[in-house]
Amino acid sequence: MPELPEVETVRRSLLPYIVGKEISSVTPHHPKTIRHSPHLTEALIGQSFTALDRIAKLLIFPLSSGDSLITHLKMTGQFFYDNGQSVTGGGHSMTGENITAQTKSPLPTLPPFPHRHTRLSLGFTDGTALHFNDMRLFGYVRLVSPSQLTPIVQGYGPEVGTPALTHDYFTTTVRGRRAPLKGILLNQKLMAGLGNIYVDEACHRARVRPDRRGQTLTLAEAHALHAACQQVIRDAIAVGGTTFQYYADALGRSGGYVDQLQVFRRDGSPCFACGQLIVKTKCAGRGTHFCPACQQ
DNA sequence: GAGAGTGTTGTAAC
DNA sequence: GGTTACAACACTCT
Repeated sequence: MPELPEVETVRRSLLPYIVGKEISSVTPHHPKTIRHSPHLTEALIGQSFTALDRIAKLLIFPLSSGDSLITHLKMTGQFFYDNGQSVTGGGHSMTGENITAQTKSPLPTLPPFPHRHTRLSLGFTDGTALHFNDMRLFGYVRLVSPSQLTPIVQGYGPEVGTPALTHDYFTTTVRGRRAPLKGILLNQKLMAGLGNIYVDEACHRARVRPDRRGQTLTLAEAHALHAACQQVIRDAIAVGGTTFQYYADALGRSGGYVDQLQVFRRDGSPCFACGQLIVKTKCAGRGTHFCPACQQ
């Protein structure tokens, strides 16, 4: 579920709590999460994080050793910071329904860690800890050297929401392909950061259907879609991303963009702009939502 | 209770 | 090279 705005929100929420702290314990709770780095424990003990970076949906934790820890949250990955004073009990699941606090509300109470879906725990020398939860086990935590990191970073296209995604590049890329817009915009090699939610939302803002072939777009439509992609990501970051079920930031807070969704998961409900019912189809193998009246 | 669907991405096949 | 289908997994929903 986490797309660029959600991963960026996790990064921002985690950054003040982990940089400079020395790792004193590493506890893998599931081998699949560290499948790429089976000797993670020995490599991390005694190290500290020197920063917390992000490229597209990938979180990068640079280490004092010069190597980096990289993590992908995939569908259900979460990071939680544990200040060592978590209230225990209550037994609420971390599936999101109980995480209701918005950015400016009091912090939600986190459940005791580790729990059923905690896959990796890092303890710091000051008694605090960082927990990686991942119900579906698609996510991973991997240790990479600088030479291993470079090609990974270079494999991503220009990032959506930044000046790196220029109008010319976007227009040429989209109009030069016959795949549906959905597939083009989701392709992280072409442009990085959009996921299923924000592709549908951007297409609605630009009034183009996500199943339109890229090469059928007029220049004006491509221009509108570029602007929509850039803005939807910035807007979502500004409110901490979108929470349906599994996403929360490192302190357990939900994202506020769910209140701004125009089409995603609104199938059967009237379009806010025209009243026509939002429809849902499958495009490029993904659930796809659009307004049949507003979007051409 | 069974089966379908789920926000990501890498891989294989066409 | 571009595009599409599917698998990875555990859960929720119908």
